[in-house]
Amino acid sequence: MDHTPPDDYQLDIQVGFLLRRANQRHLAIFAAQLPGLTPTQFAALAKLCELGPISQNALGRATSMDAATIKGVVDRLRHKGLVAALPDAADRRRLVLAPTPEGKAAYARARPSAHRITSETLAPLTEDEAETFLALLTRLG
Amino acid sequence: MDHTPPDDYQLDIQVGFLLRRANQRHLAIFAAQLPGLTPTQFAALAKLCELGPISQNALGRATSMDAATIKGVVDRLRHKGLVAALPDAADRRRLVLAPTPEGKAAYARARPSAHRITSETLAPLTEDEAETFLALLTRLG
DNA sequence: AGGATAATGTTTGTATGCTAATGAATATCT
DNA sequence: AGATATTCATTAGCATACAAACATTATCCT
Repeated sequence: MDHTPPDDYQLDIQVGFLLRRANQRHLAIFAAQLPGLTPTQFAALAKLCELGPISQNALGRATSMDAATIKGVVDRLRHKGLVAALPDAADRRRLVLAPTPEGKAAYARARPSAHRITSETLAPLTEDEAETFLALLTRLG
Repeated sequence: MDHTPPDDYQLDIQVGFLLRRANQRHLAIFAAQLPGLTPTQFAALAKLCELGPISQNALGRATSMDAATIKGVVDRLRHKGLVAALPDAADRRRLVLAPTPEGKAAYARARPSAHRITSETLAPLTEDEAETFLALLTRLG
C-alpha cells in the first residue's frame, strides 16, 4: 500500500542521463588537463604503445571503437605525426600501426596528466567510494 | 614496500574509458528498445513534457545540452512533428517550445520502454549495487 | 536616457560514434 | 580446387557534442 506506482519518470535519475553527464564532466577535465589530445586519441595512442605494432581494426577492438571510428582517430594521430602506418606484407588487407618516436614521447608526457584526470574526475568521491564505483562501472561495460 | 608504483597505465581501468564503454552499452540497449528516438531526443521530449512550454536554451540547460546541441535535437523533434515552436511575444529573442499532441503521445508510449532500458542497463548489478552505483554516479555529474 | 553587459538563437568547424554498403584479400569447408 | 564465408579497410550518412563567432534583443548600471 506504500508502494509508489512508477507513474513518474524523472529524467535526472536515469542511468543514461547520469552517464552522459558524468562523461561530459570527464571530457571537460580531460580537455583542460591535456589540450593536445582527445580522450579517444589518447586511448588509441596508449593502447598502441602498450601493445606494439597492431592492425587498425585490432586497435579498434582493443579500445572499443568500431572500424569507422578508429579510422578517423588513427587518421588524426597520423596527421599529427604520432602514429605511423605501413601495409602488412603478410596480409595485404591490413594496415600495421605503430607509434612514432614523437608518439611515444607524447604518450610518456601525457601519462602523468592521465593520472591527474582520473583523480580529478573521481574527486567528488572518497577513495573507498571511488574503488566501489569503478568496480561496479566495470561490470556495466 | 608492497606499494605498487603508478608506473603502469592500464587503459582498461581508467574512469574515462569505463564511462565510454558503459555508455556504449547503454546506447545499444536504448536503440534496441526504443528505435524511433535517440536518447538525447527522448531526454529533450521528456523534459519538455515534464516542464511544459519553455525556451530552447532553457530546455538545453535542463537536459545538459549546450545551445548548439539542443538546437539540432529540437530541429529533429520538430521535423518529426513531436515538438512545436513559437516566437515568444514577451522576448523576441526566444523560441518557446511545447510538445505537440503527437509528442505527448510518443512520450507516453516511450515511458515503459525507458524503464526497461534503465533496468536492462543495470541488469549486471544487484538492486543494492545499482542503488549504490546510481548514488555515486550522480555525484560525478 | 544611454552605454556596457548579458542572454538567445544561429552558423561553422572539428571530433566522436554508429549503421550500412563496398571492394579487396584471406580463411574455411566441402 | 572451388565455392562460400569472413575479415579488413574505406566510404557515406546520420546524430550527438563542444568551441567560437555572430546578430539581435534584453537587462543592468550609472
